[in-house]
Amino acid sequence: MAKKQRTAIEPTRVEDYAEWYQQVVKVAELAENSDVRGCMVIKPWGYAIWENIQKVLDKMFKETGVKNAYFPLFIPKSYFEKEAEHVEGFAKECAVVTHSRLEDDGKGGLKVAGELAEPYIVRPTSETIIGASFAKWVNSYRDLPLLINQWANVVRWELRTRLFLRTAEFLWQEGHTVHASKAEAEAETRLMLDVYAKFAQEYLAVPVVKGEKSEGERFPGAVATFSIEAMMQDKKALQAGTSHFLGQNFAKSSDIKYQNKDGEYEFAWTTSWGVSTRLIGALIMAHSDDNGLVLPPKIAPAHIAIIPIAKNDEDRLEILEYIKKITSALKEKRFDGKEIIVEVDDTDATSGEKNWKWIKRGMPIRLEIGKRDMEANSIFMGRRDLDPKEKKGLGWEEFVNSVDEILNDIQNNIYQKALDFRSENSAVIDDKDEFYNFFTPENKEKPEIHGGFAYAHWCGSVDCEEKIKEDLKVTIRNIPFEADAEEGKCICCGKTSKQRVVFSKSY
RNA sequence: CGGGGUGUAGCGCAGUCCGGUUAGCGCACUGGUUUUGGGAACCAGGUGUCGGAGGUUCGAAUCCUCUCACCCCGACCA
Repeated sequence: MAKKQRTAIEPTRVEDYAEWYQQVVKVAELAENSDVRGCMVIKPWGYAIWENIQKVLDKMFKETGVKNAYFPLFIPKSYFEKEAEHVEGFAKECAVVTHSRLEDDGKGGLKVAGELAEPYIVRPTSETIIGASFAKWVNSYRDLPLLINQWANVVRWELRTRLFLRTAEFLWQEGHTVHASKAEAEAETRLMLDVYAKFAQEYLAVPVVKGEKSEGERFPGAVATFSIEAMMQDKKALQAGTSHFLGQNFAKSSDIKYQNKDGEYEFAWTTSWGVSTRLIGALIMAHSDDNGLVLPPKIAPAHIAIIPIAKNDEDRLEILEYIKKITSALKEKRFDGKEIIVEVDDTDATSGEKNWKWIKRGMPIRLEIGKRDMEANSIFMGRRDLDPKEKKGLGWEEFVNSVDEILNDIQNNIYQKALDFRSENSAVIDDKDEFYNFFTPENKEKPEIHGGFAYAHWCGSVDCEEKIKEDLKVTIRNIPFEADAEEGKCICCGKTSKQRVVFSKSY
């Protein structure tokens, strides 16, 4: 038997997926736990990914006419109470501010004082506080549509947290729009879902399934919730973005009314939509391998790590000069319309260590450049989408001239791998036993990676949804838009069904 | 929030059941020598309030009580 190849991350994905994930976050220096329970510290490499996500999405939002604004972190309790379902959905996970002051307790410490007349809730989402502003801003049909987005942090007092996937505080954007008609609001909901899907696929290189959430999975207070669902490498689904059609529910609770052309008052139609730092979790779990993070070039904080390989100081100076020539040539090049970011790793770690450091951090391209390369006017390149040992030499000018193609190739390759993985682990299932087998691990004690996306018929009843959830811990991820209308029998109860839905275990 | 687990050097761990010199090991780190197209070798060295607070004891990493954090499973959720 072949000796097991040493990997940079231990355990591997197959050995222990949850632990592997944590190790990737750690060795890639993306984030760490803070002293504040459930809250993470996002480190520079991780935050740079978030900044890139922001940059791209922000531009995409603005292209549809959305403008940015900022609303308070604190929401008066009374605002929150206005929408009953909304309250019910979030009440259990709210941080509440009740005092405004600290005073000396006479024992060298501090005590809270200055109790507030009305407690403030630290926003878990901002529908209600933004609604209050919108009620003032919207008077006439001429004020509509109102398209607003905010980049913010939110707090949801989670009991069980995982870096990026679920933390007590997280960063996100929340779009909130107001429309004069139902159809227009619905179109906005769908438009933003399309933006998310496009972003996930083209930038994060994560294929997603667009669809509508079942009633049970709907946002509290929404009329309809839509999502994009991505498959992680443990074959579980991760909701990567949501878009909600809120009907007139929030307009009524926040009193967002406008006068139509006939001078009559009507309640407006609202939407909200968001993605969060969870996208970074999706990115990690969709692409990374047993050697660490794998970053799609279009979202990577940097594209190329250059590792000088020198025997002595004299060689090193010459090699650095040679590298300078290459980096200045790279400055002229563009990838995805943006500058190509190069990190020259001139630290005095060994070349092997440096090489592995950049592999673990997911750098798309590594260039190892020694004296021999310099004399041959070439570079020695490793790609993160290929095996660490699979490196090749090519002329430096040739490299510079084709760098955008190489990065594109990596981007496409990563996407294709994720797409293939999803295809291999998606099944159309009509037989109930087959469905149950699909989601049952062989090892019950320590379940191996199993399951996937099952496209099966569902009659639409909450009972069937609940039953499957109870039996298998599998839920309906969404009702895909792209599925053809097709008669069939519910996988659970056998009653007639009009459409297939995606079942999966999920995050 | 319920069940289970873990907490000992920067990281990974042993030691805990059965209390007993100065708390170890591997990697990392520092210095040196040798190596040098690749996750280097050897020698020398530094590093710990043993998660925290109480308690039992001549003596606690080890026993008891409380507490905090993290991980896994469940419930809940982006």
